Amino acid sequence: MLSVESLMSPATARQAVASGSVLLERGQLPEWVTYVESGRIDLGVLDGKVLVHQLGVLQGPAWLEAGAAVLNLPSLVDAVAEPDVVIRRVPVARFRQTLEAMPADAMALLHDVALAHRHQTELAVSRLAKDAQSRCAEWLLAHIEPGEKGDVAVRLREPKRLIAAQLGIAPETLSRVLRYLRDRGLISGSGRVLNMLDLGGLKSLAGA
Amino acid sequence: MLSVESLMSPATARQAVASGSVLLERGQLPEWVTYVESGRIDLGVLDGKVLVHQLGVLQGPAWLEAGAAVLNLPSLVDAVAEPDVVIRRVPVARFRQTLEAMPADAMALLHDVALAHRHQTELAVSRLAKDAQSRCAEWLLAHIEPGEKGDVAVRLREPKRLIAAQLGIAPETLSRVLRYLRDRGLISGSGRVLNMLDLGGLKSLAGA
DNA sequence: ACCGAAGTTTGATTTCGCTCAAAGCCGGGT
DNA sequence: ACCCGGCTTTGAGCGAAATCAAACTTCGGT
Repeated sequence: MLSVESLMSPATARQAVASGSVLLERGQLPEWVTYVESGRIDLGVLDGKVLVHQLGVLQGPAWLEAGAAVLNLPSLVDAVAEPDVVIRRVPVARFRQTLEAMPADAMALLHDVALAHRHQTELAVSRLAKDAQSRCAEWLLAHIEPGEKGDVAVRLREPKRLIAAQLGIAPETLSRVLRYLRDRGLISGSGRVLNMLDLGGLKSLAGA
Repeated sequence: MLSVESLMSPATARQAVASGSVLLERGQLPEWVTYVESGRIDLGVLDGKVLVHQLGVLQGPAWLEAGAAVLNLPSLVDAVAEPDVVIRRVPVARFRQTLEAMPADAMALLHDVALAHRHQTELAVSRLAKDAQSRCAEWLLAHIEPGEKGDVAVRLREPKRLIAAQLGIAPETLSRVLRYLRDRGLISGSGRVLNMLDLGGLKSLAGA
């Protein structure tokens, strides 16, 4: 669902960007469209150099605000790089030309944008309909991995800070919810790997 | 930015739908893609027949959840018709065939979806960064019409209920905010037409 | 092993907007 | 004219989560 490789001349240089780099600014009509090859980008509202409101996290590989480029409108969000990000940039003119010329690319991008829209809707809906606990439980259930020896585990591959951002809650809230779940005996483990002790309980929490 | 006319055989029948009709259900993989020719559709989470959480309002003409159709995934929201809605339906198979066959349509739809995404992002951002008052002030400023005799007015073309839904707040909250603005002398008029008395004041409120 | 920076936990407090409930208002239909 | 249903206003109270602040842990680097 990413492809769109032909949008870049094969030679388009990869560039590593420093952690904290601002890749996109609100209200700014960009001259480049950014493709995030790997790494994570924080999306939100920047005040000075600090993210005062976090809207979400973009996980590469993915286009950064391709929708704005398609519409030729300024971005609505600021974008800040996490550590270890590699990007490629395409001039907007070429980007749009290519879309016109290559229907397959347009379709691929249509998928991308639709998917981004879907993710956002997913967050908005669950935010309206469920409280933080339900959503955390839901997230845990969605991230279960084939445990080693029959144990049902979730491995945290990102800082909790970012997980909280994905869930649309403050890091403190995530911390509290996890403690709550631990206190009830629904999960265990205090490190990067959590054990799911009571799937039924989690499911009923998530469902509410 | 709507077009996509060729997606429907010219003969595709228009149909009026009754107020309150459920046009789309969460989790359901639809067989038809719905084009809303005119009227408004409430999007949100339905419990039985009542909207318990409102996500937004779709104003025709527009495609209803075209993104889900493109991705061939179930809708994430329920959709309920307001009074006086006229729709047309296209079988998903034809919808997707046409997109593949007609690049121009794919581009048009890309615009539509990008724009829908943008609207949602706009709401999410302003919701994160501003309180209800700021957003109402902002909304008023964005809906100023050329007043009759020099007076700066906003004409409410929808029930306040729907305006509140657009702003992502409860109707009661909108009511309170308007009273607050009236009390401060920023606006006047208690009917369907509001007069903006202090644009500067509104702007500074909106900016905060 | 030590140091510092970042990440995390915990507690105390605040707040914004929602919910629930009741009353008023307006408009359309008979 | 009247009545009824939907919309709107207003009030009271509540609650989920954010914010602020401070202690604690973890980890990478020197």
